[in-house]
Amino acid sequence: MAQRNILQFIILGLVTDQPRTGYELTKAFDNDIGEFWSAQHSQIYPQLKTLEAKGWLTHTEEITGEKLNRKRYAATKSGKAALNDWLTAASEPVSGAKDEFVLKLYFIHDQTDARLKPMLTTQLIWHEQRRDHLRKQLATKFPNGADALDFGHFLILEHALHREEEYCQWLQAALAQLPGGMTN
Amino acid sequence: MAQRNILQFIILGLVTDQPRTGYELTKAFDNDIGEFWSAQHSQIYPQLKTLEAKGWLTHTEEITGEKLNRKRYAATKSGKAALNDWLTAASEPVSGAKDEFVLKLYFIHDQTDARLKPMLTTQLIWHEQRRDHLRKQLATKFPNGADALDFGHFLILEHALHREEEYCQWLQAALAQLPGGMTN
DNA sequence: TGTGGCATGTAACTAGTTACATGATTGC
DNA sequence: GCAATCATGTAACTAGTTACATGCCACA
Repeated sequence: MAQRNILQFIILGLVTDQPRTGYELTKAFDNDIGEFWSAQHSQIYPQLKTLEAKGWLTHTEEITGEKLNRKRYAATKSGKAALNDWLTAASEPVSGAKDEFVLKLYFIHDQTDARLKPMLTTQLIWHEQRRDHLRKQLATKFPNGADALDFGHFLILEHALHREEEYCQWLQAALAQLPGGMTN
Repeated sequence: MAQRNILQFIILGLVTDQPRTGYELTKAFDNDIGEFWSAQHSQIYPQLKTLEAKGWLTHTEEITGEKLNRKRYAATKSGKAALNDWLTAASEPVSGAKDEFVLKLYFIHDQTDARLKPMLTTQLIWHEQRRDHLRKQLATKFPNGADALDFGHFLILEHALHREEEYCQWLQAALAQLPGGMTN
């Protein structure tokens, strides 16, 4: 995690698509891209300053009402070049996607352990909700399947959904293997 | 990432299964649990000291040959209690499993973008290797399917494999949707 | 007039990575 | 004698989280 600073390229990518404020960038992590990266505003605002100092971003001030002003950031030419460099560089495939719950399971050795059923059930409920939510998102945003002009977005939403589907199937299969099987 | 300190519980779990040295703990992250968590020895050795200071671990010294000695750590009673507390506590399901490659895709809007094919192909090769490796692992470690006495381990290996299978299928489907489809 | 959302920032801290550093053992 | 692996540690740094802090705007 140290050192790569991937966040800066995500910000660069987002403001290249359309100029945004820090607040809007923060919100972006609540939506689709939040499936694959997260960041708080306390990390985003300082990063915007750093990127502007690097000359990769510029901002213009906007005023709403009497006083409220926000800074809308856009990528400079060199910022766009940096984004392109990142996109075309080889990405080491992610190896250790961290998952606390799965680790817990690893330490439960006995198939008859009473803790298994509630643990698996709780996770299943959560991931089913997430799966259903993603299904709706996909149906809403891409009602006709792949969009040739927003293809990457379509792909990652599909991937997020399939990932949740796999998670649910795995948990269901695990529950079915518990003593008593699907009947308890 | 700040604050939860999940690593301490993983160490606690590993040494509870069997007493281990710092070196052995480091190696453990190269195997199955590395699919869901990673840690370097520079993080593990200080953590072992902290856990011993907390009274959750104790160590005994072993000597190999003339001088080389290693510290073998075991969980104390309170360490085992802390492990159990962690295992039984509700785990917030993981939300943002970070994946740099997927984020890059998000910023490629045009289905005809020439960068797509090499990007997807490179990833596919990597994940196919990982998938094949996991298949072999599963077949070697659990030739008869689920093991009632190492059930958690079996479950997480299965999950790791299914996850890679999903990843490969998704990448293959993405490649097939590229202009020219499966023929180029 | 008050609540929820818009908007921006800083401070203090923890987790995790990379690099530095040293030495012993095993086997060829 | 040399290389690979076993074995343990520290230092310097970056990334990311949580909490603190402030103020405006729209709407009911």
